[in-house]
Amino acid sequence: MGITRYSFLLNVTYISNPFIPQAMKRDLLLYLAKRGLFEEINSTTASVSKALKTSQQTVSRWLRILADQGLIELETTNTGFSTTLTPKAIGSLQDGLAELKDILQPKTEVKGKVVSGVGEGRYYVERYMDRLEKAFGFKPYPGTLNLKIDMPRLRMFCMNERMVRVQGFKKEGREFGALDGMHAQLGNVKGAILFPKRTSHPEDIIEFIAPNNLRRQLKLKDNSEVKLR
Amino acid sequence: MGITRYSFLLNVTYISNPFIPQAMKRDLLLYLAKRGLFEEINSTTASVSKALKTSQQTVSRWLRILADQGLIELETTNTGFSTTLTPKAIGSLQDGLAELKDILQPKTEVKGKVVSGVGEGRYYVERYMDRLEKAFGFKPYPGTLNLKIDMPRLRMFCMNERMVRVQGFKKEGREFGALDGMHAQLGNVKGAILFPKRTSHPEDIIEFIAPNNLRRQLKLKDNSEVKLR
DNA sequence: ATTACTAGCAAGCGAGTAT
DNA sequence: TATACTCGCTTGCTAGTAA
Repeated sequence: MGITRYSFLLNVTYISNPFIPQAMKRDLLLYLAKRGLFEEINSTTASVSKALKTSQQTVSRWLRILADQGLIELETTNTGFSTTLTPKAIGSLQDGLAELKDILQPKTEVKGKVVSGVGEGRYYVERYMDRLEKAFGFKPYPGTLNLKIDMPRLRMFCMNERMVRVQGFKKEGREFGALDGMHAQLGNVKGAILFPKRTSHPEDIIEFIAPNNLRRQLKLKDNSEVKLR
Repeated sequence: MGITRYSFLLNVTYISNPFIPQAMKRDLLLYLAKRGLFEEINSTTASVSKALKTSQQTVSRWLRILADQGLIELETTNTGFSTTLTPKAIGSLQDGLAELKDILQPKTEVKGKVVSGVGEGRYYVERYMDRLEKAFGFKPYPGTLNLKIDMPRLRMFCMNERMVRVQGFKKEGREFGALDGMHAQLGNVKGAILFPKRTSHPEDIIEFIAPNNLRRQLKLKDNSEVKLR
């Protein structure tokens, strides 16, 4: 699942399921992992129970369960306990990480369709021009390409890219609000997506800016399909 | 924690705790997230219960609990249910991801101390020379720098780097075993760590190879402290 | 001090079934 | 068919306390 393991170092042979069986014990495992993935952890059931907001007895029981499941090596003395995570536990955490990564950071390609704007794109790009150039590193063609986008996928896309903020300003006696955008590539053309604060568009339409006139350069018409990266 | 959120897109205002409260429900949340982070999920409690190996009634109860906690929007009909994750749920998953990343992929710097080898490094580097050059992209100085390493941190380091395998071979009437290694930098010198299959070293000593004689180049003596990256 | 057993109690599960 | 309520039973918790 994208995570390489070095079995000769970790001595991992087989890892059963992505998350550890009974779920509350998982919190204890995470707590221990935080204290030291490969190191010996010395503590007491009382202090752990405080951290995990449960009872001393429960921590004691959980520790023994984790040990029974082969997730930790456990030694208890009359001054506390001492434990280390086993390769199985580390593998289990890695699987959990891989699973979450898989869910949260997938495919960064978004399909869109060219639509007609109401023509105000040009006006705004001209007003924001200097600031856009500074923010995105290119002088945008004065006009925007309006794209109808599959919103769920755009959200995914956004989660993996850095947002760029363009501060608002006053000019010609009126206020221009802040706007957020992010670098993106339409086909092979590097440009940026803009998310104006207030917009007259329906929610699933975004504006794309680029150094050149994209409709001409890429021979785009309304309903042309494009891919954002 | 390293994950940027775009509140204007996700409408996240405050996210309470990294993992969702009662832990078994977490499995359901993950299941739903896999089916679609931002999309509407249509299913039935019976089919989900099969996937999660629990009862139909339990899935029904869990769904209502997740909805009560504001983690999902839930609508039930007499043909099944329909749900979407809320920003709070996505934030919760992101926190979980960040937490695991934090635990499993931290600091990739390892301190080590120069120690004396038994002198066999030169012999082996000379025998493996061509293969090492092919594997790592540089012609190693015929000799190894032996480093005493903090093993837990080395394991961490290994988890984030790609392992390179050098196949074994026969030469001069004897067998030379396969060995694993990985690219690493000692100070500013690019080289590689070697993990021979069988070694006469204690477990916390590794061998470092580089294009030049490091002891001379970096004026290293026994007990000199070095940093691996 | 500790860990951890016992026992009584609370929470959670799921078969039956209402809606 | 669905969802979801009831209720008997199991699982798991924690106070008391032994070791």
